[in-house]
Amino acid sequence: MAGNSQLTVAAHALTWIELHRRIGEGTATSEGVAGSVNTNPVVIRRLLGRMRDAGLVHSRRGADAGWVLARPLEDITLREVYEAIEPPPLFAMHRSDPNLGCPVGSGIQPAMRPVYARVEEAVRTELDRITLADVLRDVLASR
Amino acid sequence: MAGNSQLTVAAHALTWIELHRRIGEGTATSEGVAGSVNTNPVVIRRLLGRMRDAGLVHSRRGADAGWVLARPLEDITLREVYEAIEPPPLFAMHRSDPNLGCPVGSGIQPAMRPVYARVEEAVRTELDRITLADVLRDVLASR
DNA sequence: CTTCGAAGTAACCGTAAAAGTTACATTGTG
DNA sequence: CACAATGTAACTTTTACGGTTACTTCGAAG
Repeated sequence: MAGNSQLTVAAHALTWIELHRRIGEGTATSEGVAGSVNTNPVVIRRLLGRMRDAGLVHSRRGADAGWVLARPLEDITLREVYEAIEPPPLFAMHRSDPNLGCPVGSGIQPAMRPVYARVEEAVRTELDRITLADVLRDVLASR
Repeated sequence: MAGNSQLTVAAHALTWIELHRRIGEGTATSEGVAGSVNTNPVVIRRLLGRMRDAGLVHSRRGADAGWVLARPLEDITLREVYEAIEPPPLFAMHRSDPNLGCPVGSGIQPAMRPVYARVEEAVRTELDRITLADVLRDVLASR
């Protein structure tokens, strides 16, 4: 796949859970979310499982099982969602080690690593500006 | 692969070409670059071909064939290299379309698209701060 | 204490993108 | 013409993600 769709799906799932609750349809299930995302419920459970580990949602089992947000929408930023996903680095080093006998081969990774760290931080800073409440507002505004 | 190693390899190739020229070893070939990157020369030719299309390097054929930078190192930023590569988007939408009959399914992409556009711009802005001269300096400093 | 609906999870399959490889045509200077 | 290296098509390999199946676990309700 080109790029990573997980942040999109995570934002979709979380806003769906909240909207579902607001319109009084009861606890959201992975099957319900999957029906809106158009994917398999297991994919949703895997993704929400990581959100739960990060403290963004709670899951309930047994009767009336399903998912609820752990905090209000306006208190969750896309940065937190992004970090909950534990995404792979945006930029990778060489697939197989470069020629370390060459000055460039041995020096390029130490030179690029801090650059990539700053870029990743810039991404997180940008994502930190948007809350799930912003997302839900824009979702509803697009109709 | 996790993340995209092309920017790493591109920066590696360009700094190698310049260092090779500076130490008077003649025109850089894709085979020479590949030996430092530890990959196949065709991979390097494909990548440098896109750099050439973007005006960052010149390629010569015939006798004394090879690659040279089109501009001084300090006039080429990592942003230009990144854009020359034409990388896939950092964040993707759903692999298959969400359920458009659902308010969230129909609204999530319009809501996320501008967020991703801002994030991509933040990445480019950060990459614009670093020139290939900075990279070469740090490469040599790491020894 | 059984039932039942949904979470949790392991294991596997399918697919797509990138990297690697081979092979060969093209170029352009000596 | 010889040559060395680029240009490029076509194919294979690798890898990661998403999708799928199947099964276990949970826990409130009846």
